[in-house]
Amino acid sequence: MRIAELSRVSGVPVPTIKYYLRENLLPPGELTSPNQASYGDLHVRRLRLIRALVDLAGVPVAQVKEVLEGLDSDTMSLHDQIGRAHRAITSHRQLTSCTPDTEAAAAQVDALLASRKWTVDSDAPALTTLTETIATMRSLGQEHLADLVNAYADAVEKFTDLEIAAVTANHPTPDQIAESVIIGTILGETLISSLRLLAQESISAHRWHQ
Amino acid sequence: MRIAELSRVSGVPVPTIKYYLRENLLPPGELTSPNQASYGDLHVRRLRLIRALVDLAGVPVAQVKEVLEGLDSDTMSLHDQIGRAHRAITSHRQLTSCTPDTEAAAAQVDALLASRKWTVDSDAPALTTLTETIATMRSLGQEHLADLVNAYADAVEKFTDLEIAAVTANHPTPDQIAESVIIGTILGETLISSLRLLAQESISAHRWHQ
DNA sequence: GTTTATGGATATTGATACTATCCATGGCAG
DNA sequence: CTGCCATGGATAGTATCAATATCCATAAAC
Repeated sequence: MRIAELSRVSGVPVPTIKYYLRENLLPPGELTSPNQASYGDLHVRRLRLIRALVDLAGVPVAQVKEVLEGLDSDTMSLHDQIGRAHRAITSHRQLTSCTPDTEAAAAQVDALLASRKWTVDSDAPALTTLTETIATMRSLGQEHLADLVNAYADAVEKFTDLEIAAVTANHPTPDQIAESVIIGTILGETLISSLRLLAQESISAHRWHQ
Repeated sequence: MRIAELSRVSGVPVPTIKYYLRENLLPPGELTSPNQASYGDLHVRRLRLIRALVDLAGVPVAQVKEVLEGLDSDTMSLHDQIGRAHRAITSHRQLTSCTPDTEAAAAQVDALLASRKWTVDSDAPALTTLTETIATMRSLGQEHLADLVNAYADAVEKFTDLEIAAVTANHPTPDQIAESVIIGTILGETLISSLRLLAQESISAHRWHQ
């Protein structure tokens, strides 16, 4: 398959495919002559994955590259690959200020982790985001939202277990599990988010329409 | 309070405040003379909200403006304000192709809405995203993830109910409910996402570390 | 009364994600 | 075998976004 057909099959414009090749998101095709390469099914799959991450999940191209490098590496442990994916979808900020709200939030997060026996790296990017989000909710006068964190965590714990079970049950090789976990992590977020919006819209329609 | 103090109190640089004023994210201060305006507590709060939506939730500035216009309008129903917020946080695509995967996904979504008695506008942006996400999961060979949708929906339904209850129970006026719902919708997403990543990391650490 | 800050307008920057153009070469139709 | 379109590879250009920077006339503070 040459580039024009790859473009046709995947729906991605030729210049964009060239761009992804340049950025090493897509491995080069097999050169059959200095200006002729042949692409295969792997390229079609990879292109689909890239577009899903970029278009649906809104992951920046540079981060998609990181994730794919993790997937392609065969020396990296699954845990590290997942860490890479997590870093790709959270914008790593650092706790800037030490306001009372932030400290209270940090304490709440510590308590949450302890009570659920969640063991996470202390520099996990999601930790900072969670702390900042809770602190911000409080500083915006929405303490009652921050107080829902435990209820959210209950629900989250439930479907994360299901997710991991589904992913590990349906794949024989570690490579396939890795790919599945990464797709589940990133696209799963988009999925949950849309479900939540639909649930909200439905409740809102019943309660507040007209 | 003049602009320098507003900047100091909020931690937002003066040029950025000017930018938000230009873009009408922030209402102008009260002019006390042709080149002197005074800002109040409302501006500090608003600035905090803007930064939370932009930095934490990653909402584009133009969409933040839409959301705030909804909040400031006193003729708009809560349901419409929520719709605005939903549109702000989903990139509205339209179903491009009519592949078998997409049609299967659309059917699955219809069945889901029916079985849960969710009534949503047929042009809700989250509908398209949900359909595309399910279709993409299938096209990537992750049918077992797409099959988890019902389990996700269970969990989502649970915490959406809690959220709405918390928000309506703690606020006397419709204006406050609106603000709370919008903050809960948008920041809640960030919150849930970080909780999910933490839960995943914890499970992953136990299962696959080393 | 001089220095500094302000509001308002316009211009510039840096990052991101593509698109477009160019060119030498190679496959292929006639 | 020959003319032309497609290709790989490189470089340059575009659009958008979110700020920053610069100017300027004026007003406030010391």
